[in-house]
Amino acid sequence: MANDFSASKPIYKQIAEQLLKKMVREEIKPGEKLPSVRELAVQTQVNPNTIQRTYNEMERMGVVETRRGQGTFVVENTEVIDELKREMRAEVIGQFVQSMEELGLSKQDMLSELDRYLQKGDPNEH
Amino acid sequence: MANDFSASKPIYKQIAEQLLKKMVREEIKPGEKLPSVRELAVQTQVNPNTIQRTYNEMERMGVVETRRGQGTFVVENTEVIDELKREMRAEVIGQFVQSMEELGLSKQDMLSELDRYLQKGDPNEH
Amino acid sequence: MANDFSASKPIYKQIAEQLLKKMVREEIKPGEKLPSVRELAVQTQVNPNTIQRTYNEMERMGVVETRRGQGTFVVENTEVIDELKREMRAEVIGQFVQSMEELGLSKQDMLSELDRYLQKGDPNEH
Amino acid sequence: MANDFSASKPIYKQIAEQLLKKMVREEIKPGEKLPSVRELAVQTQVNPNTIQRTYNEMERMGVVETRRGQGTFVVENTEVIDELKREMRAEVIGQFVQSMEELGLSKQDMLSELDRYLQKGDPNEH
DNA sequence: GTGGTCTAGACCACG
DNA sequence: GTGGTCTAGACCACC
Repeated sequence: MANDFSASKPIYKQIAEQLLKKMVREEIKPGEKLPSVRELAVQTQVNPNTIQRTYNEMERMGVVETRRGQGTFVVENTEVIDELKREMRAEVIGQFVQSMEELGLSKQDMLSELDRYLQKGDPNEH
Repeated sequence: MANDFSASKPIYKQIAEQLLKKMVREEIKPGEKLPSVRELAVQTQVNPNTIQRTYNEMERMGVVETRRGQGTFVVENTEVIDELKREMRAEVIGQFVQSMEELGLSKQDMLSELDRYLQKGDPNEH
Repeated sequence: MANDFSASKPIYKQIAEQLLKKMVREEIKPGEKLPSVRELAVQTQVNPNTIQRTYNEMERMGVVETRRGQGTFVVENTEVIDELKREMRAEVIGQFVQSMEELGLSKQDMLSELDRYLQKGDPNEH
Repeated sequence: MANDFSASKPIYKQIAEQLLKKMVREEIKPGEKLPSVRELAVQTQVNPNTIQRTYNEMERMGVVETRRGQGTFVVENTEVIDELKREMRAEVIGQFVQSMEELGLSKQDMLSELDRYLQKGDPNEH
């Protein structure tokens, strides 16, 4: 899991987003234990302080909880994760539509451009 | 033209993007003169140095050129602007598709979700 | 390291060129850390903003990279530095040849004039 | 004679240098009349004020003289032009040697690099 | 008038 | 500690 954190976004947020996306994709499940701060710090080649901030951020959002002496866990409540999923989708779609409008495209344009893009070989295709 | 520059992105970049989008939407045309540094500074309620940086950035991108003692102008070459348009669209679409994939959606999901979103009343609709 | 920045070229560029030349001469090596913005500002008796600009310029060229909270470093990739060396040499030689041609000298003239100049005591000789 | 004055050097100096080089190459001869300010302004697509500055600069250098109501002329004294030729050559060679030294090349390197460059197809060759 | 550079001093997020 | 951004105000050369 070698990462490049070259982007301008703060590293702790990038890592948080990666984890949140895994939850949404259900690669990490409700109630599951996350790696310890130190372990994840080693995995990501990042300062433990930064991981600590990542976990703090996620706890503040209410998607993980820390149990003293045991570690950090995804919340059991599946509704929280479902809500997260809805929010993240809405966020992505909303931003997309707004950006396309700012570029002067109509709704029809958006759909057809997206369709065209997906037809002609998405490079990330699996 | 009162702006809110609350976002985390640097102001000089936000202003640059606004101008680039206007070019793409052809509200500003090739060869046209942009406002002077000082004038745009007044309009946007921002320090002239910040505008200066905006114009530098855009010149570095090759979409504007400065003529000494005369001002800053959009390049005449329409191909440059067309290329910009293509790049900005590809950027937005590419990011959208990548984000949606990371959230676990298939191509079909993307199109149907987008369609649904556009159907049920885009709040920015005109 | 007291400098004279009397020339008409902007200070931030002069400092950038000094650093680039040190890299080419391998006085500063790939991966090495450059002085912090504030430190170099003190050394060169220049405002920190000016140094900031110098480093921005060099990052834009791809010869240094900044690591958040850690500092500015010469890129590890030696090929980049080698390319820089080639470019800077080609630049100097190309300008020389062009200028001499514009002064009406043939290639033979250039070589003999240069040879003569180097024979009769280059004042910067070591 | 369509020119590009994109460089950072002032336009009036660029034009002056072009004229001086023509004198050195003897395309313009001692005593010869230069174009009028207005005429040269039209030829070069430049503001007449800028040409005026060019002529002032050259008069200050002592290579041209203005005769009231007649125009601007290259000085008759050939020694002045010869001296100019020597100066310009020395300037170009001196700068070249200094730059190459700053890039870490020895005198031998300079000669061999220049020779190599001239061998393998100077693009400006005639 | 125009853009370009520089200083001084400040605040911020990040590691 | 690090770099990044911003403001305020100034000076300059150029057109």
